[in-house]
Amino acid sequence: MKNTLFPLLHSIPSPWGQLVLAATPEGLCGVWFEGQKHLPAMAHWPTGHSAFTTQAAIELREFFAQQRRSFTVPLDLRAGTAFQQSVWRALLPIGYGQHSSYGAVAQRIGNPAAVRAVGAAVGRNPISIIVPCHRVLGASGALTGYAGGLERKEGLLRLEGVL
Amino acid sequence: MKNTLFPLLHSIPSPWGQLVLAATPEGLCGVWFEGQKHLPAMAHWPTGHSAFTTQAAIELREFFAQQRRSFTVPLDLRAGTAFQQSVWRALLPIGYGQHSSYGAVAQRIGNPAAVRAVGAAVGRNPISIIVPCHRVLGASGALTGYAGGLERKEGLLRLEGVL
DNA sequence: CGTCGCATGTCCGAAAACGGCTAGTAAAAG
DNA sequence: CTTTTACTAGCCGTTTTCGGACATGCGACG
Repeated sequence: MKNTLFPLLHSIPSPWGQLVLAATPEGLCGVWFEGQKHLPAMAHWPTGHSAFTTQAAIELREFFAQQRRSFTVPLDLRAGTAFQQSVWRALLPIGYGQHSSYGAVAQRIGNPAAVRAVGAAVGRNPISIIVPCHRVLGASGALTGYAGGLERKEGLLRLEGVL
Repeated sequence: MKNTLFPLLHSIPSPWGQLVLAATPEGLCGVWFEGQKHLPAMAHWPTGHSAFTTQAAIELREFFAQQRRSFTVPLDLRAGTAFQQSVWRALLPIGYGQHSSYGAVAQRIGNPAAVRAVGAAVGRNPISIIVPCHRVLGASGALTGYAGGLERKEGLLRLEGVL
């Protein structure tokens, strides 16, 4: 445990506005779009670099340049309830250019009735892009929602060639 | 579970049962009696030493041996609301062998009507003994309550020669 | 086809309950 | 008469509780 009780913050550009990266000593714990919904209260969090924010910054830059299709930076998903964590982990296997549905995710976590709860949990995903919540669509294929705004969701899917 | 890292835990003996010490990188953040009220959920907190837990352990040992009357270990009171912090800080000036009342503390923090709220805040003091919440009595001098149990409050006051 | 009802976990706001109190009054001791 | 004790009504921040609202999808109806 280092000099921080709070995660470290670091900001980088993206094709859709600034991204804020956050890391604990365990791994990357946050990637948020500027002004998105459900931002945590980061007012007093320190800013700085760490191996994890640096690695994430590099991988994201490559991703935006279409020179990377998967991420290897270690993640720290300890924030969130057990249910939320199970949902977030269930998103990781959805590969680049693929897409899934809220119902399918609910099935995968063994709680097929909790479709709506899955929607709520996906919406609270703390690690945008790297935990690919943008690859989850409605059962009909509609872009139902995105904490960062539907334009960004559409942009990400277009980048991956889904649309 | 929040986006914060956890304090370090370390346990030491006292004349009234084990004490659990907790420290952040900023300072000592907790001293709790085993089994007292309002214990935080420490289940997943790591155990270990730090400069602050070590210093606190030494100073407390001396205190119990009547060879110390004030503490110098740095404190981290960031837990708690603004109101609670103001109350806890208002307890620090109450010296060894002295005592005060809930009403007096309310006066001192500039909120003379918030007597009962002060009582609640004092009861939530996270740093027993070092933040001397045991030196606060009712206006009539009665030992109104103590999160660690009235026996311990009485013991501490007796140790200091108040009773 | 539209609409409706329902299942599920979490967050958020509002409202109520709960204290580590006190000062004031009223009844009971001495 | 004083001196206790008992009870009451306000006081105020925090905690608890409760009711909706959600990044959905399926089946039952008209």
